[in-house]
Amino acid sequence: MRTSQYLLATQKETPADAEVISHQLMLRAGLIRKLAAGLYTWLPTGLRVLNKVANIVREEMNKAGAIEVLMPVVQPADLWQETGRWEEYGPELLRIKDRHQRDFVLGPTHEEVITALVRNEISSYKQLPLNLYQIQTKFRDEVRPRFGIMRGREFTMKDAYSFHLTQDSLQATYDAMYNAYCKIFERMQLDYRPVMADTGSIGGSVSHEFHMLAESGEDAIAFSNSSDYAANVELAETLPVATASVDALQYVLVQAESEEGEADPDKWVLLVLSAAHSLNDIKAEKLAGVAAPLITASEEIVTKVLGVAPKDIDLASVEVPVYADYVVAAALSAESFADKLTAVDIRNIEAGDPSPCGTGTIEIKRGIEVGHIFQLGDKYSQAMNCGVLSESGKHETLTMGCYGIGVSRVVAAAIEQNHDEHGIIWPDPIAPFTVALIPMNMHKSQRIKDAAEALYAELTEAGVEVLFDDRKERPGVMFKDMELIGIPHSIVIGERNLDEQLVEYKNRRTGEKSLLQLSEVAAFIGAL
RNA sequence: CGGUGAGUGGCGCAGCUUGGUAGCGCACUUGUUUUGGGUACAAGGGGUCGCAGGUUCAAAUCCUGUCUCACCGACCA
Repeated sequence: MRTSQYLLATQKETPADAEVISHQLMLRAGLIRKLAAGLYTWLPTGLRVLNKVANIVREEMNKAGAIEVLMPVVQPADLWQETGRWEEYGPELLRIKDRHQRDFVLGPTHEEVITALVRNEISSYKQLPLNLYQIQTKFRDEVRPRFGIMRGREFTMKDAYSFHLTQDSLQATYDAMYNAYCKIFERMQLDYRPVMADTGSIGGSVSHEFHMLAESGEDAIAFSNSSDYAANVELAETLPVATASVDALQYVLVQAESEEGEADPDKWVLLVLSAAHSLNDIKAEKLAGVAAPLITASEEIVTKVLGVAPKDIDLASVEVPVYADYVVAAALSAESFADKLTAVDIRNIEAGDPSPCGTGTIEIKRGIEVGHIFQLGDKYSQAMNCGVLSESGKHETLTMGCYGIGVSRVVAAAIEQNHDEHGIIWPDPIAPFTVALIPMNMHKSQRIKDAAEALYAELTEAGVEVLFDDRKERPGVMFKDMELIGIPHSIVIGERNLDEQLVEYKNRRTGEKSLLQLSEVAAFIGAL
């Protein structure tokens, strides 16, 4: 590609509303442009990277036995009513009407559509297991889109759905996907970690997230410093520990749940933990008798329900059920009211805690969630009556897995991990171009022009993706632009070395420079 | 949805307090200059100041309403 015939779209200045480095660099390097909140146009350079990421995902999914399909973005509401998510999903689900006033949604995910497909197409156990995936645009009307492409409302996702008759079969595919995900991120040369995760609203039991470690990550991950243990802080268990004392307690009064599972406005549950710790809402929501989502009482309500202000709470006289964090329960075990407390795990794990796996202590790092795999079970297949005839001729409901990768988010995460003060530094496998060809003052020197054109032709012929900077620009401008875009390798052709038929090679990541014979450039690049 | 802040050429900003019909840097065009790290000089093109209404002889500036955007929080892949 010649820059003179390309849309380079680089910018000197950082747009004011870009907060994180990847967002700033994506704008400056001309990868994306904002259309509206959470909606971005992919410019040519950005799209090249996005396609590289998508292709690696596609290749590894295919190798792992998944089969590609493509489902519609617009989905009929009745499918969502069938699973109950039309009511459950909330405002993040963008609902639209067609000209006949029929309800549709813009697909935030495709469990309903794929299950509807499979229940019609698959009728025998002989056709299982089946793992179908697509790489497609999703729309989620995020409460607060942020960080550019990192949390956009419209984004590219690879979503796979597998169907099985048995748990063993599901586990086998789940393991295959786990391994495929590791290969995908390894091929992209990114620093990733699989971590145990909560299943959230999608449902199911077993689940792992794949995170890119980065300062700007929105998730906190707990790692053991001496084992493989890694879990999202949302999920990571804290161990019952014997603690001599806690300096101060904090009390959180939350609404209880009625027998029918509804929030009961007249009943409350008290949660107690050390003031030094923080409440884990997800853990609290899972406690028996606690309403989910968590409804926390204001100070006035606490005073009304317990008869005293939050700061004056005396556990001995509290009349609502009390759950105490392990640390608090251990510290209070000798007290006379200890039998009123139910010791539970309700706090967030913290750096320095013993690892739940029994080995080592916990460190906390930030991560960007780029992949998530779930064992769904029969939540959707049950609701949508998706089953097959088994070997014994009985109708059996299928069990499902689902496996997502935020393809566009990977692009942003890759930049978070690979940049310096000059711009992006792409790993070779996802770089928009492999080589930048930079001629010095080509418009003043015929022999430089001839050498550059010949090398461009030779490399292109060899299948190398070259960005040939044939603009009539000063050298400094070209160097800055190519570094900003992050092309991993560059070749500089100038008068300085041409007498000896030499050109200069520079590695974007290491900064290492060397002189190459013009005639050996193609072989050198080919061997990278 | 709550809190905070911001909307002025493509980008970054000033002007607003104290109304007088818009300016700077980058980018863009042309010429000269420079020629291995965002050259210098000169001459240009481009904005009904988010939108609507009001006050006034006169509004980017004052008032009211409204829309949009960013950040923090709650929430979520």
